[in-house]
Amino acid sequence: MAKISIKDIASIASVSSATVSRTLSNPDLVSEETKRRVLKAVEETGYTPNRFGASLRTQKSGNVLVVMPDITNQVNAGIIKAIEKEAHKKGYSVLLGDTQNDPSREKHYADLLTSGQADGMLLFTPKLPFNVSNKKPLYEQIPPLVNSCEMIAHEEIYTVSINNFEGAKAAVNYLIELGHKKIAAIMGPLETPSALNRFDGYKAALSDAAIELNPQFVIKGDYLVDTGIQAMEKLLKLKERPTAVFCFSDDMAIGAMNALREYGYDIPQDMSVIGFDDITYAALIHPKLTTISQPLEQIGVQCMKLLAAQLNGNPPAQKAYELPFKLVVRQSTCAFKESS
Amino acid sequence: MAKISIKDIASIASVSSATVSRTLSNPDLVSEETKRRVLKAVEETGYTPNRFGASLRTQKSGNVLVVMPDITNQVNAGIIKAIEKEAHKKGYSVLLGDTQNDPSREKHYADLLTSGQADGMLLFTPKLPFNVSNKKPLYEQIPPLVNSCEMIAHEEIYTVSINNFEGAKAAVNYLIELGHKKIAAIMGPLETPSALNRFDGYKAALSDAAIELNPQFVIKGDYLVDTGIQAMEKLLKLKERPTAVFCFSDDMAIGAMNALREYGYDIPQDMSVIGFDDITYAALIHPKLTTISQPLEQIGVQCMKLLAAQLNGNPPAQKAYELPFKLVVRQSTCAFKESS
DNA sequence: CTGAAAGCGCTTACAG
DNA sequence: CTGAAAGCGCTTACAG
Repeated sequence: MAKISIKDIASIASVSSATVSRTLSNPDLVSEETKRRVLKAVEETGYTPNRFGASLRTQKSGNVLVVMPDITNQVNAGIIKAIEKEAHKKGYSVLLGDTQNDPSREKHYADLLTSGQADGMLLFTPKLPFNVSNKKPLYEQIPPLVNSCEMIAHEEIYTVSINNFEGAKAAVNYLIELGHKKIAAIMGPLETPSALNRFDGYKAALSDAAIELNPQFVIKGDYLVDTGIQAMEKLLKLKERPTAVFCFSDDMAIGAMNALREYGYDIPQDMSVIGFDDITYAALIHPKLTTISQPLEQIGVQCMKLLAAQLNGNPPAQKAYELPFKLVVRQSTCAFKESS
Repeated sequence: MAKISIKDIASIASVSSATVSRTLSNPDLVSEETKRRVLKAVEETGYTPNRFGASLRTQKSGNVLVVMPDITNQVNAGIIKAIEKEAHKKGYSVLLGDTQNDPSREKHYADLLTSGQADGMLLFTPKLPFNVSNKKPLYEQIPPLVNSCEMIAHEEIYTVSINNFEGAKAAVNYLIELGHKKIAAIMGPLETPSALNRFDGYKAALSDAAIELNPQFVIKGDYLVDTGIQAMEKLLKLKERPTAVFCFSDDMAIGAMNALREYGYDIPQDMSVIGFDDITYAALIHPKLTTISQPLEQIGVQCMKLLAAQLNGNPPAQKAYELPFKLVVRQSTCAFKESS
């Protein structure tokens, strides 16, 4: 592709490059007649200002970086989509970082910020990818940043998330209302705050209902389908089996349902299954999955808004944002029956 | 975050900025002793070279742009993931562009290339977002580019895809082998080459088997779940109903299956359903979906390799790459029975 | 309203 | 092996 610089436009329009620059980014400063000449030259040549020249001068990239552990995950994909849309609306481009929990990739993305390639960061992992010392205030050591879904416990960091504790509690309470007492949990990775909080919510709901926690009913998972399958296989081998299971993610719930079916059990008659997230496929599988719905679109938009506000130099005073979740009752849960 | 420039490192290490630059990008040119001093300063300060300075000078951004109509789509998400991984391996960062088929966003992303923010483009839509005249050779008018999945018919453009015609034919042939003769098609958007080719494959398979195409069996869709539902509702209202349906995407197949279930039909006894794509959830729904599998990982890797080759100045002579698809037989299809 | 000039942070021929 | 210098393409205070 031909490369045209501001100088080319300047010479075509018989003005200085300063005037070309003004016409494009501050047109009010330029007379109508001059503006017309410049725009004509821009039009004819298809000129787009080189971003590096501008960025080097302004020290702004116009990019935001999104760092996630796995973008194929339906939850993350839904959030990215909203971020992308909102970013585009505000004139930012989105750099995408899928870390796969690989430290070398986390470092690589962090460098994008230190090298100026992105102005700010939307972080969906629970670990700050910067070396932080507590000798200096945090905001001096990190770039403009919004942390979401996996909350970093630091009052200075902007966070956006649902209340995972309450969400989990609502899920388990619903099972209790249905008459279930033997309620298993297929958990997410306990290194993540989200899984930890959901576990606490599970325990709180049981405790509120004076149901003793059966340690055999608590199985570790990693939010992905496969561990849902494996966890359910373990539960089915138990002498005393649960009558309902709360899965910390829809993917694991889908895995659990596959395992149940594999072994010939009916859902929800033989076991009620409740998920977490409300991904698109939750409403499309059979039976349709009862779950806790996360407002993915809202999460994405809110993250981008908070980041943009920081980048514009208007950091809001409120740092923590809690978005509403919703219990969505579908067909994978039913009332407890003696026979089950 | 503190900003440290090459000059700071130079002064700390008592060398010129040229030497700092060499140490970082061409260490063989620097003596051991000098190198050590420079690296020490880099280490201590956490210096990362400002990319804009470098990019402005080298006229390279180190970014590649991925343009897709919808990143939440499981097919696209799977491809992105592979691209991201391969790009990272080769030292590129990925800029993500979700167009939502919005021309203003397509333009926005195209500008990223003209403005130098990305060195090359991975294009998953069937429309070149650049003004191209046929007075000049194409390669002078577009940036380094690889087109995938939705093929632009131009012999000069690098393309990566499965053979959609043959894939569709294989799907329909399988239904024919099972004894089906009344085979419906729920199609993708016919503006896309992929849907067009799959439609041709459908017609070819029928024709090869001397089955006349019933126009009532051919329903338009857009690859998404909802049109799968609607299309199946139309098919179920037909006086003479099909006994099998070929859906041009798994998402539409999932929609179609939901509609079938809604109306009390058994899958596959009452109707066989075959999809296309083999997204993760195809193997997780009930009954598990028979489908044509696309090698998403391979597609992503191949795209990125071809783009990198162009960017390195080694454009391969071969322009069109056809990757293998696979018929995956699961439980949503069965042999035709008179009764059905 | 417009232009000349400085400078953002790099890299790289050139000279030594 | 190393440094001085030019220049990539912009923007913006400054002067007029």
